[in-house]
Amino acid sequence: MAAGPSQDERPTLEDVAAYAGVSRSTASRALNDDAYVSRRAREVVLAAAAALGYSPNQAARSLVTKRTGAVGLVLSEPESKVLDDPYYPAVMHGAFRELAAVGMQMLLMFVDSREDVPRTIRFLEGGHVDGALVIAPHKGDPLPTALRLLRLPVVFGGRPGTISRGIHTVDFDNQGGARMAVEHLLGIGRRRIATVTGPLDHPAARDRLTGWRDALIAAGADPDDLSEAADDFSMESGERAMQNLLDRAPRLDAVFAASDPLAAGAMRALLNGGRRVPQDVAVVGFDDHPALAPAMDLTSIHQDPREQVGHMVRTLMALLAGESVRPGTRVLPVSITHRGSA
Amino acid sequence: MAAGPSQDERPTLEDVAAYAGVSRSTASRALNDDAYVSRRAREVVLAAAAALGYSPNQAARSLVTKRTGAVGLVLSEPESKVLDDPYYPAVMHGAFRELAAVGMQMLLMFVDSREDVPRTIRFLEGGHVDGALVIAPHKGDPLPTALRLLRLPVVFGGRPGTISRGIHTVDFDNQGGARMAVEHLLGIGRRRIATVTGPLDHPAARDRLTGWRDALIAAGADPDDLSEAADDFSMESGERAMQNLLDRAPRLDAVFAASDPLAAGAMRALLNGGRRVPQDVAVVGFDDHPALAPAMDLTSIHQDPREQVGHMVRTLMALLAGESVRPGTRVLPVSITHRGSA
DNA sequence: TCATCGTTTGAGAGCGCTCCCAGATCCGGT
DNA sequence: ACCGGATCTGGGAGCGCTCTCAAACGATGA
Repeated sequence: MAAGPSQDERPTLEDVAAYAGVSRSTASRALNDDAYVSRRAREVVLAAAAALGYSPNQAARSLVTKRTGAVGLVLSEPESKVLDDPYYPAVMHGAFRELAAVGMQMLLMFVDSREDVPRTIRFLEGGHVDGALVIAPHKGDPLPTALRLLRLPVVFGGRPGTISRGIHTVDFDNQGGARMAVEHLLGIGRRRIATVTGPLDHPAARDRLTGWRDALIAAGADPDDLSEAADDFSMESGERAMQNLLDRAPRLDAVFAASDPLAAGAMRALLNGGRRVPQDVAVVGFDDHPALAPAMDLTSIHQDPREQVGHMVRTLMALLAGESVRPGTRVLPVSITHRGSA
Repeated sequence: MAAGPSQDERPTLEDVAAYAGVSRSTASRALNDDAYVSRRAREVVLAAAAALGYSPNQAARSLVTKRTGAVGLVLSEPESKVLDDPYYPAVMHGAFRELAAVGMQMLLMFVDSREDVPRTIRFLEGGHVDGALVIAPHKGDPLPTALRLLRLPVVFGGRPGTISRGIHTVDFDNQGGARMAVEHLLGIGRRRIATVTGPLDHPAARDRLTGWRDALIAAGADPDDLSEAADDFSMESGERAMQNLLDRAPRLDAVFAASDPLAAGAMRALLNGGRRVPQDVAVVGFDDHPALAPAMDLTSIHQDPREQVGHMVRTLMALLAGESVRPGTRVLPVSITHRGSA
């Protein structure tokens, strides 16, 4: 048989070099556009690569560069949340686009429960990825702590529930968003503004609660007895919480809910309790759920996951490039989207 | 310096072998539990690996086995659809779990527009993945055709818009679901049953339309003038389409919408047109959107993306194992979830 | 006791690539 | 005409692993 790649096998760098009439070294340099390659050599190699339909073997390259060209996106939330909350697809899509723009691939990993943690850690330390983007907002989550020991570049999206010092974080201004909601409700003349918070093992839920309270106190109002924590961010929990709130404070005239499904649940409870929205009780949600908020005509606090993930990727790339980035939390602004509910 | 790995470097198979006092070959065999390794050797190697915290270098392994241990999940839809439709997170999550169960990683790729196709193809043929799971439901999508030429094992989720012969597909019974919806509406006494279809370059939308028409004809009803195609699956399009329908056929008493956001839009148009749901007009949606359907109290056709993706992964694994699987479409059953709207 | 066969082991090649090094070539300055 | 430095090129080692091959090692049957 003649030399050269058989029709079934992919051409190697060696084949390209032979076709171009240069050495493997020169071919490699031309393809990776290193310095010190003559114009002519570069052209002939590129032409050869195109003619042969060459694409480099990533495994061989990784083996010597000790870089995989891939980043892990780790989502540590129970399945139900990941499936229901449109924040996650937005993050996945945004991360993919940002990573693709810098030529990196995205390995997606879900951590649904504590049982998944060891496997995830083992995988992450197995050298399959160069770094990781992590969303792990629950207080008890062992993942962030385990990650610290890994000397793998990691950037968190949203404050992790567990640790907070010495890590890189990109978060939204949850407190500011809650304040914004309350101030809007005050602005339309509401005075007895209740809140349905998310589960308080969730830093974001805590922050939203704090923002609500601060804004009320700043306005000289009394937050006592006007807050109720839901078990999770779901509609059912929102309905239950709102019912409790109505029992306790039947004269409330506005509700700030820490998520849009919670707001939807609250609206249902209000309707069942004979209140009209927004005439009797105004409602503001959080997250501006792209399907739910318009459908329910819900005023909601808007945040842009795309922007968050952009910062996360840039920070991670800086880390990978060996730049010394000072750890800390970057806080992103949020806005309010006005609709009919408030 | 002494021999052995420095504290900063990851131990190699060589290190494990030395620690265990066997050859690299034996260590490899023990770790991959090949045949012909003595009990003793296996134990001592495993202990050494544990002691050293060894994890194999995937790049080196790939280089020789010519397997990456990764599968690509390719989602070819415009960004807005991917972000809004909870089908996608369900697919991603399900695919991840199924793949993790067989020890494979998942590389996620979004194809938002035709411009992304060449890059995606180049990546897929670059040997980064062993196979691909592809969702590409649009008629004009060049991706499925390009994929054919790639001699890469591929399984489609939902009939691709472009090609259909000689490929592996796992689809839902869209026709059956539509029939189910219509039969339910007939069962509760409705006679003038309209439909808001999705964009008709979408095989699923066509199938749902066909199912609706067949069921009406089977019941002796006349589908003429009672169908209106929306531009996409969004709420706004649903509202517009419903308005047109109301203008044309003001006496309709039920609507089958090809998606839940379409149904939500239709409900809004109905309310604006002075119709009560379900008293005057009953509404059935499709997909059983986990946030939207309960919030809108919408009866909807339920499908289980998890089941679909399970079949897709199993088919792909069979392909990778070299089993000769006969190409064709596997059709999965759907069900109806009853709520207040019908 | 010796040939025989199945089991177990280590040596060594080689996957496709990058990168270090040394040699070749070309340029301007003296 | 000659030298020093920049520019360019090829040879070759080696990344960490798997897999083939042949040798070594029992145990077994004649």
